[in-house]
Amino acid sequence: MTSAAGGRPTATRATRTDARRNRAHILDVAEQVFTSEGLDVSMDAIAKRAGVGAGTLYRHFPNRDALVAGVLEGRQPDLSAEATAIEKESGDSGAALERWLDAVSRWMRAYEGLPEPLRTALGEQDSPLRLTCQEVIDTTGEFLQAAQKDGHAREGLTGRNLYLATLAAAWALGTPSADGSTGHELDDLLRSGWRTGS
Amino acid sequence: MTSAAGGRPTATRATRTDARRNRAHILDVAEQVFTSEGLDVSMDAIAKRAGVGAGTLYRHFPNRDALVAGVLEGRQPDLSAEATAIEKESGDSGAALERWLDAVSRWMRAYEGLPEPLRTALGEQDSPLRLTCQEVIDTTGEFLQAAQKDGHAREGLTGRNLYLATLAAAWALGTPSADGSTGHELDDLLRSGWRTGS
DNA sequence: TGATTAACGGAGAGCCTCTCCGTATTTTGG
DNA sequence: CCAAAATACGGAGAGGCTCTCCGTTAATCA
Repeated sequence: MTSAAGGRPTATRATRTDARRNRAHILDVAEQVFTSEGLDVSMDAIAKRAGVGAGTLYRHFPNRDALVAGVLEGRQPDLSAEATAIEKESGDSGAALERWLDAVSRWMRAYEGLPEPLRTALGEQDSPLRLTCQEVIDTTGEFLQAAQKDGHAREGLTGRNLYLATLAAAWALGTPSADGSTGHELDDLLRSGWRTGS
Repeated sequence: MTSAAGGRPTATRATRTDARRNRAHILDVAEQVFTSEGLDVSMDAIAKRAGVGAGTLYRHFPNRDALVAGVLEGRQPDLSAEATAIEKESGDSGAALERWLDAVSRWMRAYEGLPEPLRTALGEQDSPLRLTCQEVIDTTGEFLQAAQKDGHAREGLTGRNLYLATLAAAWALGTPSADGSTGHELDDLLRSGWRTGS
């Protein structure tokens, strides 16, 4: 990492401590604001609340998605841990998939308005959210395959599309008037569809 | 309609012809623009393209939702006609519900970005989109009930939630990278869920 | 046809995103 | 420990969007 392809040794100076501190502080503040007011807050408001200028905010996070990605990365370990726990605790791979999708749905609904950028990221090759999402999609694919192997989940389904469907349900649950029963019904729909066996 | 509660006869003059014409023209232009560029176009651009001032646009449609509602109302007859046709042509009430949901999904995807306001309208009591949506929800409820009576659809499902689920799927299909197979899979998911019978 | 009244147009207020650059601070080589 | 160099900071402001306000214009009616 000390020399570039050019051959000339590129001794990059370490990041300044105030920059590191600012970045961390911005992430802290952003997470708080996102939690209480949703993603639809003005960037300037976040900067002001973090006590930094707009320039500083944008230098660290060139756009809203980058900031969201930064906040989400901080939560990744929790989700990974949950995946591990589910894998251990659930004997039935069908139940495991169910639990995992539930965890993913909660993750997607952590901040109001999160589903939108998550969906957009799915279509853009270079979204800052790409990496984080891919990890969740991959894990979903693994739980799905296990469930399929045991005959608990239908064939012909991809992890990506199951993720997308979960995202869609999470988005729908963001509807202001969506109460608990709506959530339950939507989950049922995703699990079993509207059709009866007959 | 000629006298108000006050008693004094309120002889309202008929709407001016230029106003009526402008309104119709704005709707025409808006539908074109929405079709080609999606709902996320600046209001000013629509005004300019319609050859009217911003004031005129906003007098007729106080906000974007009102304009969208206006455009959608123009398409209502088509959807109603489709409902009637489906009712006649489909012998099986399960197949009818399936065809209806397909029509609704297409209606929801007529303009890129339409699902968002449709979802928001579901939570607001006084959205301009309310009436139009309610009609679609009600029709969905009728198709659903018929299917339930014949044992083709699960009990414990409401028209509203089936509409919401369809909306969610339509939203997910708006993902740039969503190809045909994604649409098919999502439809399957909504119909049959991810779970197998076992 | 003239008075009345509805409708028009567009300037501009207020908010948002994002950039640019003069200034301040940290790091490093001597 | 002290410049000099590199890095980061702050906030003014450009440009774009939504929506309002009001002086001007055009349709309607008696």
